[in-house]
Amino acid sequence: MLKGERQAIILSHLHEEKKVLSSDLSAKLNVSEDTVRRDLKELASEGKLLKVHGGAMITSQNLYSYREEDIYEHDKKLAMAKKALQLIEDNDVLIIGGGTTNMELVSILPQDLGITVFTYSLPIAMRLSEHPKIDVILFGGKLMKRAQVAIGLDMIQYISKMRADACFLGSSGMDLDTGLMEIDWEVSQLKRAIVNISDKVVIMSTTEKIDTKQRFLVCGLEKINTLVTEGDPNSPQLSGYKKRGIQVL
Amino acid sequence: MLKGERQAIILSHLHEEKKVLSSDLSAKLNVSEDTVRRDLKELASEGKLLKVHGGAMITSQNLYSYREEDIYEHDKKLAMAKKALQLIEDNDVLIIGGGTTNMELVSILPQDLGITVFTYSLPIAMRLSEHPKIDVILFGGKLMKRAQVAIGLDMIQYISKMRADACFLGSSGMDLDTGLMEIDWEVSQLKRAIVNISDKVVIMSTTEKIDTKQRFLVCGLEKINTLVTEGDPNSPQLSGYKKRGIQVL
DNA sequence: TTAAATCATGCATGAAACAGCAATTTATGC
DNA sequence: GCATAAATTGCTGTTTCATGCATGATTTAA
Repeated sequence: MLKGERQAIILSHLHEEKKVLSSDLSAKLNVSEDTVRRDLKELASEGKLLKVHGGAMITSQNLYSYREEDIYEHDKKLAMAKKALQLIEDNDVLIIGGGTTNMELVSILPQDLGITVFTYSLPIAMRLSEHPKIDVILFGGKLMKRAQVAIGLDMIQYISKMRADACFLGSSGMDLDTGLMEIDWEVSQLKRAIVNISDKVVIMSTTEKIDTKQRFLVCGLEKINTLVTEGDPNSPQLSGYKKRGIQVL
Repeated sequence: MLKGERQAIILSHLHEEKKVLSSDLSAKLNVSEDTVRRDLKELASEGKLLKVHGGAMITSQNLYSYREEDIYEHDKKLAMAKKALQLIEDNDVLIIGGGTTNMELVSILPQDLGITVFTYSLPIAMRLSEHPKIDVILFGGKLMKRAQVAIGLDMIQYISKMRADACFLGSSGMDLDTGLMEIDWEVSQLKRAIVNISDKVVIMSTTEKIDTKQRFLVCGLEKINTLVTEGDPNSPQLSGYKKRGIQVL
């Protein structure tokens, strides 16, 4: 394994868990603790993490906060949210997924917008509970702590009996050959069920996630109506998706 | 647990409660009081809190934001939570309701306690998602915005098929003639279902709510095993409940 | 004033970090 | 392709750090 690759894994792990132990990383990456420590030291000197005795933590002060200011790449996500907002109309019944981009979207919903939102994300439900005119229905299930989303297989049955005007989902990866993909199997099953009962499917993905693969298939491109990115919709990277009939914003 | 992580937990606790006791932190974090004291000393030297005899307080610049009676109410709830905590054992499957007293209870659950918690309260689920060893299952449904609880009638059917070692519920009112009562009809139905599938029923109620009536019946006193209040369990106000076979803490 | 709780200090222990060295892998020049 | 230099990695012994416990001092509350 390459050094840079290993450090990338360390960083992504860190951003998920908010903290890492040198001993855990050593076991997970199959290298000595010394190597891990050297990596952490290097990353710390670049300011990418905060090294502490026994491991490392994210640099942000508040270990357990999901406040807007802490959102990674906030600017990009706000740009995507603004584009997605145009797709929403009064009285819509929407399913909104988890993730920071969707969090951004629900944060900018106008106060006079009256819609119904189904979601499996706790932070999104909490945020929407502050909105005067939006009805929120939360899917239940076992809480995935890292992502703070609730997922139960019973729920998938329940979902298949309903329908929605549109769904807004983030993405772990997508490409022209396979379609939309997810890291977790449970999440892929859930999203597939959601896609199947939504009249319109809107995928929100930063350009860096586009044309990357993940382990589990959600659905093929033919199910996707709109792709929202942070960048120029006319960029050559996205032309393939346009040709497949997807509206790119 | 990392030292920095522990200090982050201390700070987040402090900002919520406005003051903390070394002994409480020691119990919650499963470290000696010496360690807590050293942490507090270190954080105090960084100006992140104000160390006082027995614990710590938030720094004076934020002091304006807390009122004496808030702290007083809070102390009552903390006292109830501590009593209730004694009833919880490792590997229990619990149902925990909404409300600030239950929030207090989940806030003081020790870090090494491994239990399964079902809840319909979003804030409780969010808080528990920070806990390393607790599995959280969220009941879904329509969000009642004021209380931030999710309630659906389908859920009641779902609940009736499970069972739990114990449930911890707050109370809108209870008396010797009728039993436990609720303001909202939906909540009363939900609580009734929960009571029916729990081996032990623990009601947490401030003494001011005891001997008051509400509109909708949840269950009779015979279903209640334990009553937790903030005050003296031997007070004459509670003797009637003891005579009915309820353990009063 | 007195008893209990809380605190500071020193010390012991185990874990983690570090420095230096040797082995291995990777890059570079010829 | 081969030799050499550079970087990376793991190992050893030593040093530093984090923590709990014992002891005696200090503070608090009755």
